[in-house]
Amino acid sequence: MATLKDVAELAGVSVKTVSNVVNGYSFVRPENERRVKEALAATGYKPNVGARNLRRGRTGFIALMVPELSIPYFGELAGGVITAAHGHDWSVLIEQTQGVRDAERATLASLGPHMVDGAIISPEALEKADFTQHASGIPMVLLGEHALDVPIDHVGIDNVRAAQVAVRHLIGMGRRRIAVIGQNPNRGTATQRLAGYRDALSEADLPQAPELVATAMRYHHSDGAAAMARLLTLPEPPDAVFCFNDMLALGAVRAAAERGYHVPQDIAVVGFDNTEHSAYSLPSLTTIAPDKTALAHAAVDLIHHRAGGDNGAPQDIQIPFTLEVRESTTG
Amino acid sequence: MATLKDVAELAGVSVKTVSNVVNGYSFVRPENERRVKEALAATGYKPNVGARNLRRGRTGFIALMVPELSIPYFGELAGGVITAAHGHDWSVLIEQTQGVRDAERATLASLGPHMVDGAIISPEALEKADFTQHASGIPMVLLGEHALDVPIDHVGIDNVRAAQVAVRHLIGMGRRRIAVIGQNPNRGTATQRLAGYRDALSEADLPQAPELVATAMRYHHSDGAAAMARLLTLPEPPDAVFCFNDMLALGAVRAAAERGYHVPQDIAVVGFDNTEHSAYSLPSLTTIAPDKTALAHAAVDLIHHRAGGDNGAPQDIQIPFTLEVRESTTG
DNA sequence: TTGAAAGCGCTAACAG
DNA sequence: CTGTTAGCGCTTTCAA
Repeated sequence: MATLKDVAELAGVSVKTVSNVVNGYSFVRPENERRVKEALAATGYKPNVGARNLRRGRTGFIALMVPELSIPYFGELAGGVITAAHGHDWSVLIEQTQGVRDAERATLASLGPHMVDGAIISPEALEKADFTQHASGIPMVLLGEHALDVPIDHVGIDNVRAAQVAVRHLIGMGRRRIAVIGQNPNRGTATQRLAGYRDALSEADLPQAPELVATAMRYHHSDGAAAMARLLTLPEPPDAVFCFNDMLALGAVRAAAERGYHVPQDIAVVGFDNTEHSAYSLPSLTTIAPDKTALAHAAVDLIHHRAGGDNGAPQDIQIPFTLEVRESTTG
Repeated sequence: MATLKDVAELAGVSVKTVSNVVNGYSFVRPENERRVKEALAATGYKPNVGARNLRRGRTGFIALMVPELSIPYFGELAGGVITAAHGHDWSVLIEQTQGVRDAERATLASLGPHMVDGAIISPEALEKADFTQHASGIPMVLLGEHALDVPIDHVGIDNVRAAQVAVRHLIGMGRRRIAVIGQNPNRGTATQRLAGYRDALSEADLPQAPELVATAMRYHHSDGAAAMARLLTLPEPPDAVFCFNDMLALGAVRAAAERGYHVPQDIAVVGFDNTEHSAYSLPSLTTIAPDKTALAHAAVDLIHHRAGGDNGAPQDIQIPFTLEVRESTTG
């Protein structure tokens, strides 16, 4: 690989001049500029990003920590983050944790200022203590999760309100025995969505039946299917289910169909995330649609501000959402 | 941030000694080792990966270039690559190209040896010329695409044979008028799958009807739905469709259902990729299932070998696949 | 076994 | 406008 020095020798100038040309600094005598450019082309010079960053004290990377990229929601989110990061000349490093606390903690600990300029993290099982131990020294933003009261920037949607909207919609469609799938004491977002669900029920003077709250450890189709199967064996099965993500919902829809239930006639289903599949499933899925692009941009911009030296109080940015009403609740 | 020098001063030894302890080299006098370890703990020292790599001439990163992370297949693939890369102490940098040639070319050009130790690339529109221009100087492996005859390691499945298997299955189920969705002259894999489809048809002495080959520029649900809609307006619509990925297939299934066709009774559908959704859709989707975990591991291992100095002839690794037979062809 | 010092490729003072 | 030079933090000869 050609270095700055090689180019300088070939062009018969100093490294500084070459560096100036490469970085577009100050005024270089046209004659020199031409020679440098020739030498640059001749050697096929490409700057050593590592060395440059070592010198500049930045790395050019930001990290994104997610449970699993194979979950469409996180795939879509990661895509958005990469796009947004490019706007600030950042490349994105992605780490997966499977939502396991130890893995999350380990990843957090590995994130030093020499490795990345900032981190966007989507915690699943992290606790407050995990943060205070490692003052990593880089800007961080938390996604989704917000039960955690740590003094760190946060961007997400109002989960309580989103759940309320979803359940109100179900109530509005005449449903009275509404279940949820996805309860999980380790997930802050689950707790919030459950709260919203309860609010909507009491608001409408509907009873809260504990047997209608189905837990899910993971949020894949199979978990949704298993939960739905359990709900349908109840002496008095639900007439609607609000699921905490689209995969749970789609799994639940399938499980219902397998047992001869029609969605939405016998049982209505609402999902969460509005991943691409939800618009094309049979029936298509009514779901909460967070503005993922806005989410990704807000997170990256926040890192950018902090990296630029903004030390203000931790921010909490609320991203808008809508309820996409589709066939799974309206038939 | 504490540097090696800070630690050395605190411990009253030279940086060399600290470096030795940190890297577990040679024998350090126990007394010194203890003092160094204390100093390490006291300062909370963490090595500056950038500086270390600058010195060692490696970066600790590999790049993964994909069209879009929001396509579940690539999300699953990326997850596998990250997992496999961890086994070699690599972090993974992900770049998206949207399958646009200029973006792919630009990404390729940006991949220098100072930025990443290797690259796994999933090209969509890249041409041979795009590779020879930038001898990037890092190990690369190509995924999927193989029409490109460039002297670069490749790992993928046998697309021709996979398509054959899929179409033979359809023929075996008694279908006679079989369409494909996903033809695209810019995609090498599409060309191969089309060839396999043709092979299977001639093998069974079935006629090749040009109107049954539906093109798709992108491979999302909407493209599959649009293509299916077109096919169904044919004077003599197909009785089966082989789609070049699962999203196209699921979009096609929905479009068929919207027009009153039953899958598989009226029209059978086969997909490609076996993404998680395909097992839970209604009907569940018969699809070609490449071993994605094996694919990811093979790619990363190949990079690892090359980075270790293996200069042998370019390899071409074939990953096994199966046909997952589900309801969309068997009802 | 440990220290001193060179240098990876680059940028930025500071001269000139 | 351009050259010289000192590091960024680390590893690694080469001596001691």
